[in-house]
Amino acid sequence: MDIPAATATNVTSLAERRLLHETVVDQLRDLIVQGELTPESKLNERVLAEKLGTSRTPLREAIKFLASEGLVELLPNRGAVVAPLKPEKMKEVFVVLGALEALAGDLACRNATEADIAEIRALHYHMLAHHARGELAQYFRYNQQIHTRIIDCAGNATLAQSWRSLNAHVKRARYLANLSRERWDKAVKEHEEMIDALVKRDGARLQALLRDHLSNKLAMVMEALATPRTGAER
Amino acid sequence: MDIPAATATNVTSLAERRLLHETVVDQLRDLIVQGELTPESKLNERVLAEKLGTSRTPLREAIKFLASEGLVELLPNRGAVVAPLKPEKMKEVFVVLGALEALAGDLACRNATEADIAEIRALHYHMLAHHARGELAQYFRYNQQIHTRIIDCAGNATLAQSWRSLNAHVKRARYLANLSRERWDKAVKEHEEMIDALVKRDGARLQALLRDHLSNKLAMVMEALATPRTGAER
DNA sequence: CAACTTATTTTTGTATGCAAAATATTGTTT
DNA sequence: AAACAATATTTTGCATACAAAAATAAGTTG
Repeated sequence: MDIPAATATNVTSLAERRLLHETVVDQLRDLIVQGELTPESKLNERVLAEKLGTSRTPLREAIKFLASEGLVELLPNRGAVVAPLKPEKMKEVFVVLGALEALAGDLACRNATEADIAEIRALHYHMLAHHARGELAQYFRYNQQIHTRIIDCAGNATLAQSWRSLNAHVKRARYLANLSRERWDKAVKEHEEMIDALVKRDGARLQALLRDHLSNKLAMVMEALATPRTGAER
Repeated sequence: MDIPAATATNVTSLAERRLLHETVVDQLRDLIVQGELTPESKLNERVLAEKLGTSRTPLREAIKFLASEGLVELLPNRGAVVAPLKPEKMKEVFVVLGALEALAGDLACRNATEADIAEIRALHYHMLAHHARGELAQYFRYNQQIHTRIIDCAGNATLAQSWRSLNAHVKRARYLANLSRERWDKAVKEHEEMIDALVKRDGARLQALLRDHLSNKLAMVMEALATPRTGAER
């Protein structure tokens, strides 16, 4: 009788013990990255708050947080929209991301433990398996894990955070990508070389490879953005 | 009137007019960067809201925004504190900042107009003047302007934003720095070379110089952080 | 019926209220 | 007096209330 929020879609039950506001941030980020909230769509506070099982106050705080990450844009007196996915923006992101990954690769070659490298190799083989089976989603999953691991091996939390923030934009683009087998194979081949460079701790080479790899990735995204969007995403 | 609200692309262009919530963000950021709110000090919502002439709600939103920038840290159920200024963190920031500035330098050598370069040279001479007179605050002002201009000349807004976010941490450290004349002279000398490389549009060299310059800057900050803080900064 | 006005509804932005958690204070016991 | 326990105060976190602005609908006039 005193709990008004006992709605059906009570996602807050997922909240462990503490951290409630961060839950909303993560949920909202996922909705955007996963593409459930499409680029440039308006974020209706009342609707979203209800969907996430909270009130407008924490939701607005989450929106501000994500605005700083660049995933949403704030329009004065008009609320917020999901940040648009413009080709120009993607080019910019990939250039910066390339520099960050190159740096991370170099640092990782110095700082990674043998166990780190072994784990990355293991993830690499998982990825190869899913590539062989043509399982795109699973491939992406391991691909991301590999890149994340390399970043983490650099041992620079600030670098990792900057990378994650920018990488969210890239993840977002992936969900509308129709990956050609040719590009896919090329990406896998690049990964092979990257792993080799990492195992040999050849920082300079890994750096260069990561830069090239990012260029290839950008090309994929640009193709995807160029192809007329099939309106079937709902 | 004649506002074409229906066109899809101008949603964001209209946005940049006036922001009321961003006022609080900017004020709070300044308080932190300027050092008026010292590292690790607690952000009392009631007190701060009163100080900024608003209520707790917009203040909390601003805090969340700055938390994403890394200037404040959120403690669950304990509010927020100004992010600590740890040497380890500074090292990380400078490494990433070095990579970003190096990238920017390279891009700037390609993209800057002659007018851009002329302006940067002009700022450089202003800076030299203030260095000659030993006017540290004014020196810093022009120094920042030069670096900001170089970043902007890269023509990559995403790069610029990432840089600004990280640079805020550096700005913060400067206010407690007792700069030795020796280091100061060295920094100026490095700037001389950087301008030269930019004028000659030697991207590779500017890139390398910026990296070295950042290392020198880091050394300054580390010295400052090592010296016992005189608690008289108010 | 198009265009412009005016009224209605919706949505945002900010302030306030309230419960839970954390912090500070007081009190008690050894 | 120190250490612990209990109580009171403060502070945070979330929900709600309300005013201003925007979006939408309805009405009016040429």
